[in-house]
Amino acid sequence: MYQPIEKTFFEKPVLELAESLIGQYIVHQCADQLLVARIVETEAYHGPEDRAAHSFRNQPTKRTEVMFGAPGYVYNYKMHTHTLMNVVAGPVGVPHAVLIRAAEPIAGLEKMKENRGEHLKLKDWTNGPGKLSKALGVTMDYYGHYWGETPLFIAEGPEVIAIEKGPRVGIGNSQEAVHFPWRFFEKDNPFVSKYRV
DNA sequence: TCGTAGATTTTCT
DNA sequence: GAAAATCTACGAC
Repeated sequence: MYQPIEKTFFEKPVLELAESLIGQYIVHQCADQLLVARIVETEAYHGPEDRAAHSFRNQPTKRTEVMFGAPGYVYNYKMHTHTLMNVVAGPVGVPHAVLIRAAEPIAGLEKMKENRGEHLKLKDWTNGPGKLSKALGVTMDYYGHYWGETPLFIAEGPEVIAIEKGPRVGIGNSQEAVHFPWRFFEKDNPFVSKYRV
C-alpha cells in the first residue's frame, strides 16, 4: 500500500524539495511492524551560502560527506542524545539538504509509543527532529541509506491544503542565516514543532 | 502554562 | 577541549 517515491522527486532545488516533502509519508519497515508518519515540517539547508549548515564553507568531512553526494539519501546527525534526519538535495558536489523536523503518526502507533514512552501524549511523540527519529526507530545505522528503498523510504501522501513558511529555529548562532524563511510546515497542524516560534 | 538551565554524544580544531 | 540543526525537567506565576 505504501510505495517508495520515484527518484525524480528528489532531483529539484532544495527549497522546492523542502516544500514538496510536506505531506509525504515516511515509512519504516521495522521487523514485522510498519511505522508510518506524515511529514508536517521541514527546513532547507543551503550548504555554501548557509551559515547554519554543517557544510558551510567546509570541505566534505566524515560527518557531512553524504550531503555532498547524490540527492535522495539519508543524512543523519547525532546531537547530544538525539538523532536528526535529513534528506540530501542538490546534485553531486553541492551540499544541500532538507531537515525533517516533525511528522504526524499514521500507522504503527503501538511501536512508536513503545519507542517514546507510555507517559507521553500522542502530540509529543513526533513534534521535533530528535523525537521523530526516536519514535520511528531511526538511528545512525541509516546514514547514507537511499530514501527510495525499503526498509526506510518516502511514500507519496495526500494533497496538502496549506503550507506556511517562516524563519528556522534552533540555530541561534548562525547570524544572518537565522532570518532566511527556509522552514516549511503545514498550516494549523498540531504536530508542528512550536519550539521557539 | 511558560521560560530557563542542564544533559550527553559525536565530530572537529 | 569546545560546540552542536535538541529534549526534558523543574521552578515560578
